[in-house]
Amino acid sequence: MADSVSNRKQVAELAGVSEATVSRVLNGIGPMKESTRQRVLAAAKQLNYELNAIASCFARGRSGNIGVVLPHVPKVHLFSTYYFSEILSGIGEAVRAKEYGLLLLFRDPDEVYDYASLFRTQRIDACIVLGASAIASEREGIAKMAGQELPFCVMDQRFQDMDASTVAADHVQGSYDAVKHLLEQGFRRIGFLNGAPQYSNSVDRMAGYMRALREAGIEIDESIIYQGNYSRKSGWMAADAVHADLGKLDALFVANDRMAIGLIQGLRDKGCQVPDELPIVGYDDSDAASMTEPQLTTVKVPFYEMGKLAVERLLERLSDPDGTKVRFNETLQTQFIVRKSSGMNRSENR
Amino acid sequence: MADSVSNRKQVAELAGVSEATVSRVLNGIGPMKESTRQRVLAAAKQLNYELNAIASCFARGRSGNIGVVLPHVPKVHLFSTYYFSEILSGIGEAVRAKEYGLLLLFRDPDEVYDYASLFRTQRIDACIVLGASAIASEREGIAKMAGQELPFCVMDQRFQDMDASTVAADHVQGSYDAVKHLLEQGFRRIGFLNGAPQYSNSVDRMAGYMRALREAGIEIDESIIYQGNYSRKSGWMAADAVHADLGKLDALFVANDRMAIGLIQGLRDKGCQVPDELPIVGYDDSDAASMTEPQLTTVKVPFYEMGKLAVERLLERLSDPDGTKVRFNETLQTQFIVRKSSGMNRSENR
DNA sequence: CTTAATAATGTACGCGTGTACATTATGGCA
DNA sequence: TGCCATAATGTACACGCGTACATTATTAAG
Repeated sequence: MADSVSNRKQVAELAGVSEATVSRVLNGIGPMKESTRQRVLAAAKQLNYELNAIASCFARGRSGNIGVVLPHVPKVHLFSTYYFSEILSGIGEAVRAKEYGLLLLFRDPDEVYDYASLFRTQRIDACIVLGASAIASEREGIAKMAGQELPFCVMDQRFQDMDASTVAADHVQGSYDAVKHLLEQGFRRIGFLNGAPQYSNSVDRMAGYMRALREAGIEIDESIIYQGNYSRKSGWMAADAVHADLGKLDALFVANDRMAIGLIQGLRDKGCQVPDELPIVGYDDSDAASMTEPQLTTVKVPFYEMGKLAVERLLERLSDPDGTKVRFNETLQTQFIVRKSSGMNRSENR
Repeated sequence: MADSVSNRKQVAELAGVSEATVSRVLNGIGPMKESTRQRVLAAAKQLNYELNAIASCFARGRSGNIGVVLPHVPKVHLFSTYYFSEILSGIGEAVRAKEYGLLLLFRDPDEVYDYASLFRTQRIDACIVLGASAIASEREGIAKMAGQELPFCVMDQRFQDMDASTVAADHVQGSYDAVKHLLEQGFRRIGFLNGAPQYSNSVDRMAGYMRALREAGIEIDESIIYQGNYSRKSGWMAADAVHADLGKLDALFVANDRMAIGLIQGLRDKGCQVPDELPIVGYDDSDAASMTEPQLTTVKVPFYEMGKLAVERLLERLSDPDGTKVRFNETLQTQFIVRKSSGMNRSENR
């Protein structure tokens, strides 16, 4: 009995009121007699009635869902699962607090994703794009969405000549801090293993790296700037070049922890110890950063908070009649964390 | 123009047919003239029309979403992010292939979660419960759902006296393999650091551990069975007890990689090296297993496949009229992976 | 050329809710 | 008591689609 699905009509009959009154009670709209309210609630409870979410959304013309669009390449993890799960946790928390749904969607980065369709078909009310890069297909999909004044937000990626809302971390400063730390220990020939340049945050890291060196009056030496793709394997492969250059390297800044871990493993395979022979600073402060030996000195990125903030900003704009048109660009600060890999104790180890 | 939202009526007018014909063309239902089909599709394209997903679901009486319910404890990661992201990837892949939506939901493990409400309000058509344990509140919520013949599936957790569909891995066998490997190297006094007993997969690991020892004619020594909670910290804390027991331990089996990593760090802090002084086998084959030094010998669990399978089984039953009532219980096999932590080369290191 | 079967399309309505607008009840004040 | 503002509730319909059923067009068989 209580399991069967009941509808508004039955509740209205049982409570002896009209359907509209039931609706008002359930949505807390307009003035109403407390006694009526109680009668309706009692009837609803007795019939085990709850609003039909679909019908409700349909009538309202909103889906009640926030879409989170992830890059999906089968069997390949473009992003560290840490990045992914932390941002998602933040998004999840905010979405839950606002009583929205969280719809997970996957896109093929090599195709122009039809974001607008998600809105046209009313599957989502707003969306957050994760893991976007500047490659043409990605850019085009997002540009289309931007051209239609749709409420969306790109996470940790900037596009030139495109007016899109973003939430990001200050990777220029984060990288500056990391390199500064190495400089302060007296290292001058500091190399850099960066990630793929199609991510604006790679570009930002480079900017921070360069700024720190310039400020110290050190000329950039392009021969000690290496490139990976943020994967552990790419870090492991970079070990060849880095190992060959040990003679001209005092220390190395690596653009994320995964690459740093791969690199450290690669160097170890060649008999080279970190930080004794090469101090290293990573980036992200992922779980793994404190699981490795040596534990990584790294830059903590507030992924959780970024996810949360994106949702909050988007929902603010949804409730505001013409807020959709107002773009936002939030930048959160990173935090430098000293552990073992950067070789504070290098001299004594020698 | 093309951006504005159009509806079926407009398409019907432009194509010179009835709304029903438009609907049939778009859903590919019933026989129809090819010329009509083309006219309708052309009109839809011209008007930039797409089915309104909400209205469509509403009319059909189905949400088109699969719910994935995760335990949510703020700022605490109950599960390794590896577990979480792998299963989710598998679920995401399957859901996408079947053109369903993936709705992420969070529950408080200490409260009785109202799964039935998700169905009653039509938010989801089926659901997958991740990270459930046998604590009373969890059990009660799931039991209620089971009592209503709702299409759901519990991941990697068995409940006694409850008729629920499940997808799981064979952790008895996985643990048996792990311990067997240690036995084959001649170790006899093999300890076990297990996770929390409210997870049936902890119980299963224990069963596999015991079976392997019994088969080898070794008596169970309860004093070398330790307990953590699958977190790295709990592994780190267990190092105290393990270190004190080194005299009566030949090797140690740890119920997951995270605890193994924490334990290894804890032992290292006390000056004890793995595997030289204590060979260890982990469990999960998480990313971190091959990031640590030494790399972990471990048991690979097909998380991705488990997620995928759960969705496929559920959707099969959704399309079958009375398939909802048919329970399924799938068990996937694990794979043993030898790396360095189990000390194949122990003797030569000594 | 009929006739009947089947293809192709149209008509009409229901799905459960939100809400604009209409109506009735209530209370305060002169 | 009469009047009016406001509270409280009811009426009626739209939302966009799926689909059962009715109707008309087409084809094949006799």
